[in-house]
Amino acid sequence: MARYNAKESEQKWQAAWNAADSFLTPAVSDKPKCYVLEMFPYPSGRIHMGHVRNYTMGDVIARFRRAQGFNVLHPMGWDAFGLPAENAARDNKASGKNSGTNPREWTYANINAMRSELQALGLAIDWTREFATCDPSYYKHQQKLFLDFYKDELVYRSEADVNWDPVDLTVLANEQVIDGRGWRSGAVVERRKLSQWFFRITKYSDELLRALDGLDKWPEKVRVMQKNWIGRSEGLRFAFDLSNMTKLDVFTTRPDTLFGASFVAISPDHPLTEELAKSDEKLRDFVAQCRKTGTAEAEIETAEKMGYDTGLTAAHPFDPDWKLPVLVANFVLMGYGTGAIFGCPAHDQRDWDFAKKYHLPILPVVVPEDAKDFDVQQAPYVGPGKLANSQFLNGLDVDAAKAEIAARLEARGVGKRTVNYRLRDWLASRQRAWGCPIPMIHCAKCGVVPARESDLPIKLPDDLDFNVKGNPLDAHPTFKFTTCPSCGGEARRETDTLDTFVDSSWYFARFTDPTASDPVNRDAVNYWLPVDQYIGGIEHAILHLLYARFFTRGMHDTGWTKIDEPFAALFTQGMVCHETYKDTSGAWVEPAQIEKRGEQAFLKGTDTEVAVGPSEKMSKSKKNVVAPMGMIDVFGADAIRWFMLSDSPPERDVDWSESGAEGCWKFASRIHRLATEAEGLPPPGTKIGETQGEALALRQATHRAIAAVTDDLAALRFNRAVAQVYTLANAIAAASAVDGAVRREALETIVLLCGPMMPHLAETCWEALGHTTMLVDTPWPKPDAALTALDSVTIAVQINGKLRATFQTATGTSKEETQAKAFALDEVTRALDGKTPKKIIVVPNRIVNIVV
RNA sequence: GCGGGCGUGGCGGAAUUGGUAGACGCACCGGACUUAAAAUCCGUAGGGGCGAAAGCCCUGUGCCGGUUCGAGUCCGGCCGCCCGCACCA
Repeated sequence: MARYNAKESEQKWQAAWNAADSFLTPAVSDKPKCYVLEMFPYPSGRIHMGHVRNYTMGDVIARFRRAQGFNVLHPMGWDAFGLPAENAARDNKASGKNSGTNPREWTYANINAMRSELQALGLAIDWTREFATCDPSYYKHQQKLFLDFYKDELVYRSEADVNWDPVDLTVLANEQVIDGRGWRSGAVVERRKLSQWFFRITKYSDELLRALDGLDKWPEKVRVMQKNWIGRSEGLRFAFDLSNMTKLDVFTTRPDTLFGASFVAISPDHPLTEELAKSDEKLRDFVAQCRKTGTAEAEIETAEKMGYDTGLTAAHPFDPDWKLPVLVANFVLMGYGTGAIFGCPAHDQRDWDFAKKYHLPILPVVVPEDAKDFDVQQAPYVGPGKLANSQFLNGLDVDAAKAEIAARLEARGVGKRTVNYRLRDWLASRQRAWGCPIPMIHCAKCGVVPARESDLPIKLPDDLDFNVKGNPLDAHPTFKFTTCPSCGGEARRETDTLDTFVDSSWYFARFTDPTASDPVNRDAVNYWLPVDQYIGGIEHAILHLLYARFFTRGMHDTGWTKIDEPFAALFTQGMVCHETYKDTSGAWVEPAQIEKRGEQAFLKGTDTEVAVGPSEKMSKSKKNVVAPMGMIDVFGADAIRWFMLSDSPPERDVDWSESGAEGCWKFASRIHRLATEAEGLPPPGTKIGETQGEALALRQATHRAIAAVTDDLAALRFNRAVAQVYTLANAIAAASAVDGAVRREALETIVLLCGPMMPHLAETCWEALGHTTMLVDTPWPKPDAALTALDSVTIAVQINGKLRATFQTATGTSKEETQAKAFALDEVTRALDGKTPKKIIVVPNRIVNIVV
């Protein structure tokens, strides 16, 4: 019998699926829908193993749900704007080769290369819906949405302190600054005051937070991360009267400790600090010193608290004669609350540290129930307790005191209970050329004016010069010169482009009808959204996933959809890892150049030993990358898909191993042999009569496999589904004497169960089993309850909780009979050794435990 | 410091949610087929001990304790690892 020819089979079936267009291209219908989506890729040029894992998982779900009768949408596109294309264009020019290359050509060439690689995986994707975010036919609608958001005041322009990445030469959103460094470049960001475009994501702070509770099919971890990022805290805002006759707003979550205040501190970046610094050189030096401290974790941890006495005082709100010193303190952040606090050292660690250093009073005002060992001079006390030394608050507990003091300050009109959020508005403009142009116009007379909708798309010019300093779009000879839509006078186009995270904030909505003349077709978007299963990496826990949630709300409020949340279920898959190798000089070595002999690794074909390092995420810098296409060439797409699903639970990291992939290929071949070497099978559809013995056992194994695989795939437990298929394969092999319709049922079942995971192999086997319609048009099998039910069970007999014997009995055997059977066993008699049981526990169908 | 997760054979991992720990796979070993190898098929296997053998006994899910007839699973206390956030008032 011919051995399985993966290459031939893959080509054949990929063509057949594409030809059967109803299989891949769903329409809005009455059928229950299932929208399966994986995070779309950046077109870097080559797919990597991470893509293979991600898209295989999505494909399994899409194929499985389709077989179950759902109307399945499974599209693919390209997150195609971004810096690598600009860098490539510049590098090309600099090196003199292909001076004509521009980001557009580079990007579309990459897309073409990657598309064919993805297609080689046999993904059941509706390619008729494909688009790239750099297509003017896509970003035209993004510009329209931007204008709608602007009208609804979800977009605004403002001057603010922003994060400037000195390497990528652009501003960044807060979410894109990690440990004080740009998320792409790794450069330490600088603070600059610039006029920029913002999305008013903070309008939805509360909604975005609350709705997290409803996202019960999201990983807890992601929800917690978003919760922390939004950072809601309830407190009180109130004003101190300062000795210079001005007022100073502070925010606190502990107003109850106001009578323990011993100082007021303001941020080095506070406007008052700036004002005072104008006439105070020492303060200027102090501020400069504060700014030297980085924002990186380690630095913050070790940073000394520093303060500078402004000489001003603040009057205590409940005792005008009580004057608190006003200091500039490096630990007070301008970006949170009001940038000013009052310090209560007795009940706050930071304030305590600060007070100790500058010898400020430490006044206890909250006393715990159990007051022994209570000494705020030794350590601050932050727990619950009763108020003391606090006038009208004395004797109240913390919560009551908070309410009381807030009420009094509110009554006097100097305070207000407020909810403060850590979340800032999304800074979305970028000083880069390869992005979606912001459809705004600056007119000297009229100010900022939206572009006319009839002028959309505002297209990127093709002839950008990437060797200029700064933004090539700004340096373009004609792009920015236009007329004002309002007064008709000369005006200048906005030359900033949108953060590429805007592009990915609504692409899933566009997929529901990518040809719509509006941003979305309302019928389609309301039918298909939310995405029923979204799959991607955990690295987007905050960035993309939060922005997309915001954008969905914005589109809802501008009338485009009825949807609040874009992704009903989220799955974050683990990374693909590989061992790392270093040669004697310490340079990284690629796996392809390695030869393993036992535990040791050598340079291929030599006796030069190579040091084997820990398994880490595949990355170019460590050279531990294995190219998927090479592996598909050797083992076939199905074996690689199977490998990605086997063994490791999908949310955990997986170690790539060639021997593992080879094992998968062997299993694929085994299935092929089972299906093609079966002789004398009755034709498809032959009825099965009464069965017993081995035949019945095989039927039971078959139907139990159906039930188990169905459950496991529905729950995304791919590794368990794989194990169930192996178990069935072993059962079929063991029942070699069983033939006829029962064998056909078992073989057809294993092929159908493999369908979502190894689709080409499954089609080939399905055809070999005599079917004339494709497997992808075949409904998912249903388990027969009579066969999945256990007719007999193994009962464990324990004596004092230790296993002593087992026996078989019919399912549902009564307690009494089960007990009698247990005591009839020789092993039990021997183990009891004449002792009388004190107690006997019988759990029907499970165990008998005899206590002596 | 705060939050989330994890800890089971040589390895990846299962375990009906309190009921026979180690399913399934990888690697290893033994056997069959073969002139031979590959491929394939069959088989053993947590660790330790006794036995010629069938078998029997002890021990075992990071550590210590608890609840229970019974704990990988529940509770308390430790230890270790991974991830996220962090001077957030």
